[in-house]
Amino acid sequence: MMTSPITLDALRVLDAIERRGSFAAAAESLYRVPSAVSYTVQKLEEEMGVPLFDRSRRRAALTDAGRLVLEHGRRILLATDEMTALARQSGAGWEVELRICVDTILEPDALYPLLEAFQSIQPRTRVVLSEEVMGGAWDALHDNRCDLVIGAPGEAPVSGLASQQLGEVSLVFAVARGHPLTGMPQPLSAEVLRDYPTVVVADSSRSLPSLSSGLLDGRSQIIVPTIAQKIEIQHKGLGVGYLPLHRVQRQIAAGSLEILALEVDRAPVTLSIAWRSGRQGKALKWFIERLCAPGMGAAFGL
Amino acid sequence: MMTSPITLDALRVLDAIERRGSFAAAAESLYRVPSAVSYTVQKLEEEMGVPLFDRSRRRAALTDAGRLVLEHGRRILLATDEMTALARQSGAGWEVELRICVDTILEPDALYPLLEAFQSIQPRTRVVLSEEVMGGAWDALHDNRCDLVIGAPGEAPVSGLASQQLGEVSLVFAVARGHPLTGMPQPLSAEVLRDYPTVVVADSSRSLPSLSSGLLDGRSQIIVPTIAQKIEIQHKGLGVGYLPLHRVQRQIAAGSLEILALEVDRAPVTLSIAWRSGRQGKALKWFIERLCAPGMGAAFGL
DNA sequence: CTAAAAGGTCAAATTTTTTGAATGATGACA
DNA sequence: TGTCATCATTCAAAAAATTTGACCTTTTAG
Repeated sequence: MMTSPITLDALRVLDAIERRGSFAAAAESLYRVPSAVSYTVQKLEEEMGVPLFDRSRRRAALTDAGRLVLEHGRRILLATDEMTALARQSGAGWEVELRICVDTILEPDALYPLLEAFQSIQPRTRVVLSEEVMGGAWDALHDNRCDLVIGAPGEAPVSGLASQQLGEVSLVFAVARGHPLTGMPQPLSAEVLRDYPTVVVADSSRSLPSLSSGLLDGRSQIIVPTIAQKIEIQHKGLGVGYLPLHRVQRQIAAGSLEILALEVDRAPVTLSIAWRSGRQGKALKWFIERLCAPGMGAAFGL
Repeated sequence: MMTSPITLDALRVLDAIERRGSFAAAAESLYRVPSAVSYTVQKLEEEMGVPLFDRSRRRAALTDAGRLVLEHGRRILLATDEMTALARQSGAGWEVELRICVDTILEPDALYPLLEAFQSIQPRTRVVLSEEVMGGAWDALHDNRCDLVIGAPGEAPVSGLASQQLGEVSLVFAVARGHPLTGMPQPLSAEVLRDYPTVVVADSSRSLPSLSSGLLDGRSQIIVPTIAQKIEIQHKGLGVGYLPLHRVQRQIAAGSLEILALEVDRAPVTLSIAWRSGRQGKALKWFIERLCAPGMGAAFGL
């Protein structure tokens, strides 16, 4: 199929003609001589094989085909302008899109002021937020489904990723007030726990070795998609399990959740921010710099 | 805001480079010399103010910005090709879109074979069907909401419209079997009718003088949007009114609807096809020609 | 190590576009 | 009914752009 011979310049000329009402006025606004405008239009018509103007009267009037080309042409011009802006932005080092992934173990609230500040200095970079659970964040980074993760647990499971510690989160074994386990002698043994369903946050990892949540097999489980739902369910006494201390401070203080000691207690988990090493855009750098600032862990409640 | 200096030719060159894998191969497929391709790319980069290729190695590789321009550029090229095709079609006299409106007094079945035949000779003209009720068709034509109406009743209410008679439709006053009116002495007087709700098809006219359905005021009415619903409702005995004979032949024959004589009976209505006079595209002509053929009225059941 | 292939540079050749002057046509307005 | 200004077009000349072809340097496959 013959490729379209159109020229963007011709579309701009067409736009100017319609906008200004005449070839002469268009020529003026384009800083050209009228005959140049006439020439461009004729060439466009010849190339398209279709008359774009009806010249039977004094003022050239658009034909149906001409109007069609004008209207589609304006959209095309808009698209090229937009593309140019995006490319310039990309060339200047600002990503067109930055995908940030927050592990559900963190509440994303501390991120919002950062986002706001970022948007005010660089509104053209689209920021896409997502949530992942327990190692899914590492996975998303590795699979190039995101560019920056906040709150990834432990160490990077593959190379090629860079990270920076954000803080530690203590995991406490908590049950609802009045739960049968609260009456048992502490520290609790594994056998005692076996009688109660454990609430597990689904690990959304896909291609990396799954980080198990360190729970023994053979117990009944309740699988939930987010930490928030896990807290909710444990709070209602439907199941037991480890919860990040900073997310349940309030319930502990109110007594509606109780911390129990286990024979083998879990070590605190280190949470990090992480990104792919190598080329970094300005937006990524901006976020990394701010997230590495002292006190950022505290901002996230760690 | 500076307008984008991009050239479609440059986008085509970019596309060829990516497609063929090298400047040299692209040059060959474009029937140019490699230095010409190099020149075009450099000019594009200069105009955009962004390097599109990473030349640190042997083969030039697209930068992020380059890939962005390539991908957006391909969409832009596609859009211009499509526009060109549409414009050529329009220039050849074929409408890009033809809007046909069928009055609900007709069943549109007879139109389908025509549509099929049309699509097979001119698949690029988009045909848009709509339905209007009782004079709404004239309105749609006048308001330029459609290009051709089929089954418009009576005469054109404004000038500037052309029409051709399609046939006559007899309107019969029909009620359900066993309806109290069937026991009355015929012809029925207006007073007798006053006791039963009349079913009225809503007139969707907007700006033209409304063609009333010729019913007396002061009676209770049931307003429905289509003839089909009017038939349904009268068939169930919920209301009375005139119906187009050709749409209720079956029910009359089966005896589930009965025709009653009125003191003042309605004259048959002439149905026409109509279009705006003046410029006509080939698609419109094609349909008019076929719809004016003898026997077309019969095809619509008239 | 060499030859082939890639991309680039540069001046000259070629093509395209712009210019400016001249022309005919149309419509506004006295 | 005549101006008269405005409009679009044509044409040759001028200017700008693109393309070419000869020649370079670098990289890589064999």
